[in-house]
Amino acid sequence: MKQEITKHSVKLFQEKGFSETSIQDIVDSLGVTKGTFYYYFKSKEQLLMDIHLRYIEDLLNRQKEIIEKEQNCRNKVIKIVKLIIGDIKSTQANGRVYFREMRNLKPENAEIIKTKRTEFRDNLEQIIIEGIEAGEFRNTLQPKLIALGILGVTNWTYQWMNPSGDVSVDELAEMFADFVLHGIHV
Amino acid sequence: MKQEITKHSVKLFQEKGFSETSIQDIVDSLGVTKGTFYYYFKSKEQLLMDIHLRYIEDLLNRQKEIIEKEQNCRNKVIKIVKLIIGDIKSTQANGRVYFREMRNLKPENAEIIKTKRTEFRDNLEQIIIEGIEAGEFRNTLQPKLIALGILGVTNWTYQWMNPSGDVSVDELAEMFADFVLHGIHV
Amino acid sequence: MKQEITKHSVKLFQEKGFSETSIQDIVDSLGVTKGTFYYYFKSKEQLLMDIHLRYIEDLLNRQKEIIEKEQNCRNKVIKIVKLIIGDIKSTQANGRVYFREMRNLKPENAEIIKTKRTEFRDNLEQIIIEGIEAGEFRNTLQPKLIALGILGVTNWTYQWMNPSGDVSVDELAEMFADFVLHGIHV
Amino acid sequence: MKQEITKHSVKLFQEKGFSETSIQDIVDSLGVTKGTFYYYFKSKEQLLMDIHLRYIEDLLNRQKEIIEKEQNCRNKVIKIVKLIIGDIKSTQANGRVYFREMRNLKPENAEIIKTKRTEFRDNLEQIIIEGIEAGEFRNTLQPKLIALGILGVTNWTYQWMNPSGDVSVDELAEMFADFVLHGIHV
DNA sequence: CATGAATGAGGCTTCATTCAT
DNA sequence: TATGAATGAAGCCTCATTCAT
Repeated sequence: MKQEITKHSVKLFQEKGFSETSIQDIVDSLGVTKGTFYYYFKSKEQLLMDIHLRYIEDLLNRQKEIIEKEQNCRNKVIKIVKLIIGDIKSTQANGRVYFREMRNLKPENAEIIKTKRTEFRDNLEQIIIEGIEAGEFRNTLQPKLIALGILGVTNWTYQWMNPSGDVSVDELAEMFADFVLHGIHV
Repeated sequence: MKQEITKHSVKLFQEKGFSETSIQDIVDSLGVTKGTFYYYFKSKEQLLMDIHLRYIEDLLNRQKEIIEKEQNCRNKVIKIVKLIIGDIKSTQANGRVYFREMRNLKPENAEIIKTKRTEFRDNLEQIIIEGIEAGEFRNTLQPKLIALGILGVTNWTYQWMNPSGDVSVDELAEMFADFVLHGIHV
Repeated sequence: MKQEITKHSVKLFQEKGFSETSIQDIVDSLGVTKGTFYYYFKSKEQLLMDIHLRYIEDLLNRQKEIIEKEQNCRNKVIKIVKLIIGDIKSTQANGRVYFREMRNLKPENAEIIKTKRTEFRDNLEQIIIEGIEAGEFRNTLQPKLIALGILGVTNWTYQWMNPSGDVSVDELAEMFADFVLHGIHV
Repeated sequence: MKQEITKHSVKLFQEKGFSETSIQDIVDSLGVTKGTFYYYFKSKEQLLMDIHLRYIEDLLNRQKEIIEKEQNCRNKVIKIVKLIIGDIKSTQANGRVYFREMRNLKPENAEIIKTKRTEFRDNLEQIIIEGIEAGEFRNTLQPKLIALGILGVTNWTYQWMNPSGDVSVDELAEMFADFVLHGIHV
C-alpha cells in the first residue's frame, strides 16, 4: 500500500505539481481515505522526501557501478549520459518530481538531498578531471562547469521529453552522448 | 506601482515558488494592502502570465536581433548561448520563475507561452539546420535534439547558478559556448 | 493489563490533559497497539470514568472511616484535610485528572460522579453542622459555604503542588489544618 | 468584532472547554465565517492568550490599588478575597477559562502568564508577612503556604459557583473573608 | 487609488473507533 | 488476547478574491 501510494503520488505530482496536488487527490486516485495516507506517511512532505531519496540513491548506486566498471573516462561519461536519459521512460515522472519539487522539502531534508546531489555532480567532475589528466579530454575545460553543462543537457530532458512522442530514447541518448563529446562544430 | 508589484512578486516567486507565495506576502513586501493588488491585476494567475510574457518576448526580440546581425551560424549559436546566460545576474529571478512556474498558468495562457517558447527553440533549430547546410556544423546532428541539448546547457544554469557565487558570468558563457561547439573530447 | 493502561493513562492525562492525549499516546507508552486498548475499554471516555470512579470511591471510603473513628468534629475536619492533602504524592496525577477532566465525561456519567462528589461535600458539611451544635465551631458559620471553603483550600493544592518541590506534604497538611481551624488573625 | 469574538469565545470555552470548542463553534455563535476569525486572531491559542492576559492584568491592577489604599493588612486581605469573589458574576466565564485552560498555552506564553500569576500570589504573601510583623496575624503562619491556602478558598469558587444559584455573592465574600481571618474554631 | 473587513472553499493533519485476522 | 490496516469525521488554518467605503 505504501508503494501504491508513492506510485500514484509521483504520477500526480508530475502532472500537477506537489503543491497543487492535495492529499485528497492522492487517496481518491487510489480509492482509499485520507486516514490511510497518514497511516503510512507522517506528512505530505515526508512522502516527497521518500521519493527524492529513492531517486537519488538509485542514481548514485548506478553511477558508482559505472565508474567502477568502465575503463576509460570517455566511456564513463557516455554511460552516465545514458544512465540519466536511458530510463526516462520508466522514471520520467519520478525524475520530474525530483528535478522540480525539491523546494518543497523542509530545510533539513533539502540539505540531505542537496548533499547527495552534489555527490553525484562531484563524481562526474572527477571523471572530467581524470579524463583531462589521461589526455582523453581537452585540457582547457573547467571540470566543474563542464560537469554542470553535461547535467544540463541530460536533466533538461525531463522538462520536454514526451515518452510517448516520436523521439526514441536510445537515439536521443546516442545523440546527446555524441554532442557532449564532440559538440556541434565540424 | 504595477511594475513595483511585478518586481517584488518575481523576487518572492523565485524564492518560495508561485503556489507558496500568497498575495499577502506580496503586498506586505510592498507595504500596501490586498485591494491595491487587485486594482492592478485581475488575478494572481494574470500576474504570473505578465511575468512570463515579458520574459519570453524580450528573449525572442533579442534572439531575432542576433539572427539578423550575425553572419555565420557559429556566431549565432555563440551569441544565443551568451544571451541566455549573459543576463542571468539581472534576470535570474525572472528566469527561474519562467522555467519553473509555467505549470501554474491556465491552459489557454500556457498555450500562448508554449507557442512562443517553441518559436524560440525553432529559431535555434533553424540555425543548426542552416549551419549544417553551410558546412559549419557536423551533418550527423539531428537539429531538433541538438537545439534541445543546447537549451539544456543554458537553461539548467538557472537551477544552480548563484549570482553572488564565485563563477564569473562571462567566463561561464565562454566555457559553455566552447563546450557546445567542440564538446569535451580532444 | 487493564491496570497498566489505567496507570499510564492517568500519568499522561495529568501531563497533557485528557483531550490532548490520544489513544496512540497511551498505547505507545505501553508498547502495545490500539486494538489492545479497545479490548479492555469500550471507549476513551469509559477509561476516564473508571479513573474518576476509582478516585472518588476511595476518597468516600476513607472519609467514612474517619467519620466513624474520630470522636470530635475538630479531629474529623483535621483528618479530612490531611486525607486529601496527605496522599498527594501517590495520587496527585489521579487527583489532577479528577479535578480537571470531569467535563469530558458523558452527561450520564458526569451525573454519577457529581452525585458522589456532592456526597463527599455533604458529609463534610454535616461535620460542620454537628460541630456547631456541639459548640466546637463558631455558630455564625454557614455550613455549606464553609465546607466549600475548606475544599477550596485542599483541592486547590493539586493545582500548584510540586511533589518534588521543597514543601513537605506533612508540614503542609498541618499548616492547612491549622489555617482552617483558626484562620490567620491573632 | 475582535471584542465580540473574545466575548463569545470565553462563553463557549467556559461551557465546553478550550479543546472542546472549535473555531467553527465560535464563528457560528457570531454568525460570521472562519476567515473572519483568522482576520482578527493569528491562532486559536493567541485568542486564549489574549483572554488570559486581559484577566490577570486586570486582577493585578486592582490588587495594586487595594494594596496602596488600604491601611492595615487585615483589610487588604479582606479586600483581596472580595476582589476575586466579588465580580464572579460578571467574569465567572473569564475566571473559569483562566483557572482551567492555561495548559493549552504554548510554553512561552504559559511562562508569561505564570510570571504574572506568581506576582499576584507574591503580593498576597507579602501582605501576610507584613501582617505578621505588624502583629496583626499569628506568627506561626508560613506566609507562602497561607497565601496559597487563601487563593484556594477564593479560586475554587469558580469551580462550583452557580451565578444564578441561591448563594449571594456578597454574602459569600463576607463569609469567606471571615473564614480566612478566623477559621472555624470557636 | 487604496483600504480593510469579510468570505468560503479547500488544504493538511489528528484521532477515536472498527474489524478481519 | 492482540495486531495493524483502514475509516471518516472533524479540527485548525490559509488564501484568492470581493466589495463597500
